[in-house]
Amino acid sequence: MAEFGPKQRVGGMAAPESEKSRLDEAARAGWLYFIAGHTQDEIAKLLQVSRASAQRLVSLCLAEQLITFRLEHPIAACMELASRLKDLFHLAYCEVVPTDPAQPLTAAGIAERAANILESTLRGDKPTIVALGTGRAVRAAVERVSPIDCPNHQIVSLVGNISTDGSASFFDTVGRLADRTRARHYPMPLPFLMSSKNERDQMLRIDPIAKVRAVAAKADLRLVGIGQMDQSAQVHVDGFVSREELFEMMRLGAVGEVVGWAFDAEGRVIAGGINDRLTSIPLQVPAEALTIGAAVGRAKVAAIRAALKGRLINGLITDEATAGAVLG
Amino acid sequence: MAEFGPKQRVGGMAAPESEKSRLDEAARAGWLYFIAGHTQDEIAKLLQVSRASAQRLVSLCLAEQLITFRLEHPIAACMELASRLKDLFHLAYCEVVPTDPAQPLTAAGIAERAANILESTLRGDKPTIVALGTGRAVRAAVERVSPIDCPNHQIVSLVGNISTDGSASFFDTVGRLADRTRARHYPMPLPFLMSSKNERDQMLRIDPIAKVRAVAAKADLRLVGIGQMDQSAQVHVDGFVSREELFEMMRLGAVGEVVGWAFDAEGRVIAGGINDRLTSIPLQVPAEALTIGAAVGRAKVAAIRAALKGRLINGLITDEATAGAVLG
DNA sequence: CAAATTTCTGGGCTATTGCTCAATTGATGA
DNA sequence: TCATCAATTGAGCAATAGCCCAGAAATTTG
Repeated sequence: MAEFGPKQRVGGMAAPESEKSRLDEAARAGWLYFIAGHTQDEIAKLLQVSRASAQRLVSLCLAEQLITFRLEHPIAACMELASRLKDLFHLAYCEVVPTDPAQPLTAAGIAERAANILESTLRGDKPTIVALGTGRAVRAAVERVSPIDCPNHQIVSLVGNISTDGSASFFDTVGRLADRTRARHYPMPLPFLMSSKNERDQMLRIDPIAKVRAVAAKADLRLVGIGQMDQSAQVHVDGFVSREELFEMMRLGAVGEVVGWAFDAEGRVIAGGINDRLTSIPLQVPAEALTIGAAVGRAKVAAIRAALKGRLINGLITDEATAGAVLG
Repeated sequence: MAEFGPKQRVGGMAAPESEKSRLDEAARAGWLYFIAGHTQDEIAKLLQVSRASAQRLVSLCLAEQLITFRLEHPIAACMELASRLKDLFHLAYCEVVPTDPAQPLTAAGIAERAANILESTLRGDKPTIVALGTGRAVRAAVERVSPIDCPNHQIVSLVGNISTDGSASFFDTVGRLADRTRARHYPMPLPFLMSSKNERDQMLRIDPIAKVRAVAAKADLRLVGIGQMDQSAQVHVDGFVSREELFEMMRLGAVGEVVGWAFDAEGRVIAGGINDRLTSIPLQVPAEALTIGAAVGRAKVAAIRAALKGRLINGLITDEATAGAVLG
């Protein structure tokens, strides 16, 4: 677009000036609209232009960032973090709740949110399959779901809930949720880990198990916890994984786990180690059904970041402090 | 409204909590609306409430000042000042233009605005009587009115425009404006001051003069300058008022003048002095027809403030620096 | 524990806003 | 000077927001 000097100069002189007075008017209009609270009609009369032009000026004021909004509330930071996480990791869902300064590790806030999602999903008319994973937050969420009658939905476990000692009760989140909702439910009557890959593979071929797995694979909503793989890993603390097994996974690069599947810092599910003997439903990579991870705490930051990177989850519920750490 | 302790306590426990979560939601809604740019419908879905409730939350966010608007533009300060002046002095009209840092005393900005008002008034269909006073700003405004054909309107002078030496041209703003608009016009063929009260009163009884005065008294819009009454008073500089007369008025408390009528710091028109010999159209106190004063400059602050206090004008055009000084 | 009162919710209506399109205006170049 | 082009304008319409009212839920009172 080569142009003559004079032309450019004229443009250069004229445009900024008209531009400037236009921005002045836009600022005026914006002030009258947002601060004085006038309607665009009134502004049009005050500025002696048509209403359409007044609307354009208000738009311009916004587009040129002449006016900015400032939200004086703790929630604002949470919304901001959620928005950034959503953009950065292409999440379908993201919620950041304020961190309780008194108990920074409490799952109460995120459990509340997760319970909210569960409830609204279960209240829907459309028959839905809800799959539940491991994690304190998931258990707490289930406890907070208020009893509703929704027999059209199905609830299925993503993870074997027979502990090494055979007790199932504490980890039977599926059962707890089904109690409250009277939905059809499919617990996973399997140990978390089998003793060998072969044994695992055999187990999974058993018909009732295969059926549960088929239901789980079709789940519309997966709600899972995200565990870190360090010495205080929940899977170890709860006795599902021995110290040696844990160390082995850490050697293989594991930083976190979702329903038992250990993954490295890039979010790649690790081949080998206990993953070979795990009975949990496989992860979709990248996640297709809405798969919401719920986790808080400094210790889980690396695990959360990896799970997001690897697209093991496409939804996240966390708190402000954790979200900030994941991003920062 | 004496109430039982327990009641209050219960209320005291419940209200703040629900209040808090309600404000949280309001903040969320406000964020989504103003910052993320969602519609209220979308917000309703996101927050799992009806659209009506979403609207309430957004309103609440505004009402509770959770969100504030900030206009990053020099105009913002002007709008703010204008708004405060308007409220404080019950003005029907107020405009504050940015101060040109290069020429803080230039009347260009306010003349532009005043010209704007004149033009839009004269462009109107309704037959209107426009009365013009003294002052640089008024003259400059007239010069900036673009030629339009509006024979339905009338233009009248508020002040005698025969100078002591008999020349009228420079101060004949009425004639200049009439040239550009072809409106009927009524100059005031009188000296600014007569030599005595008696002579003035006789003069005003002359039929053609009385007729002009009758038209002027019915003016729909009065555009006047505001002069300070100090040693550099325009009425003195222009030779209408002698040094002695000026000092006399200052002794009587004069701080300013509008179309020659000197008034004190409270905006009361002074009885006696040159006011007795003035041929100008009397001021309406308080102003009823739209009476717009146009003035800028540090020196005029006291005069402007007084004119506003005394309701000698109900409209004001000034610049940012002057407006700030008037308020401060 | 039931009745009364207050507060809150969502439907539906109206005002306001955002946007598209045709027409006009003003600028540019032959 | 006139034709051409881009920018801007205002009318009209569809989407959005604001608000009132009846009904529901929660809370308080007797």
